[in-house]
Amino acid sequence: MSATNKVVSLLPRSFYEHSPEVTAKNLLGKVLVRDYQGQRLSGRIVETEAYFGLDDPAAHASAGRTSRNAVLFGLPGVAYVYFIYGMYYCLNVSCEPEGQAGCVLIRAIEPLDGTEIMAKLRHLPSVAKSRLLASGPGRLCQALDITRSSHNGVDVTSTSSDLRIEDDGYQPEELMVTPRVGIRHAKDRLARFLIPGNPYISRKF
DNA sequence: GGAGCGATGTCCT
DNA sequence: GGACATCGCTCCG
Repeated sequence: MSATNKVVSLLPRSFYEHSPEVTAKNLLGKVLVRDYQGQRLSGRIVETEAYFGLDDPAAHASAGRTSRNAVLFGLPGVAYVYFIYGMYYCLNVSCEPEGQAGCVLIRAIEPLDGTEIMAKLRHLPSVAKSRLLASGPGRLCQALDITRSSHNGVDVTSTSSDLRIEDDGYQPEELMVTPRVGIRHAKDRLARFLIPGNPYISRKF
């Protein structure tokens, strides 16, 4: 009976029914969980980006619905995973009500559970340089073995999914907003959110 | 420690 | 055929 027991809960679908900006902010500090071969891999979300719909030229949904981006137009709280630069994957979570195409890109996590396995999946010699484990959208997908074929369309609000997002009660003291990283269009839009000072964000600002 | 650049597959025009 | 929400390696200081 410890008074320090944390109450951990799965975030419900209603958490994702808001705008990409609100959802991206609210996801900071939450815990991304991956069940991998009976092991729990997890990390705290420390950096996100908001992507919008038809009015956002940087978004995959900007040209309308295609087979690739169909998940974005569906239920909120569903993983959208795409393949980029011939070798990496990026993980997003759809938000806004069904029919609207907003999403949040998860750009970096602070590793919590299963760091040895993450290092193996990342082909790193050890967990020593922990910032290399999952600080960056391509890295975190590799560290958690997330691919388009295995996780695009997975419901992250379901207890039966092997990819979920939990709330362990942690609240970041401070948030920061900056322009998004690595895009050509709409470079000035302030839609990248991070926990300032956290060493696991993908780049400085 | 930072700028430059090549690797590499899928999607859309 | 070109773009691409990246990463890690070189080369230079």
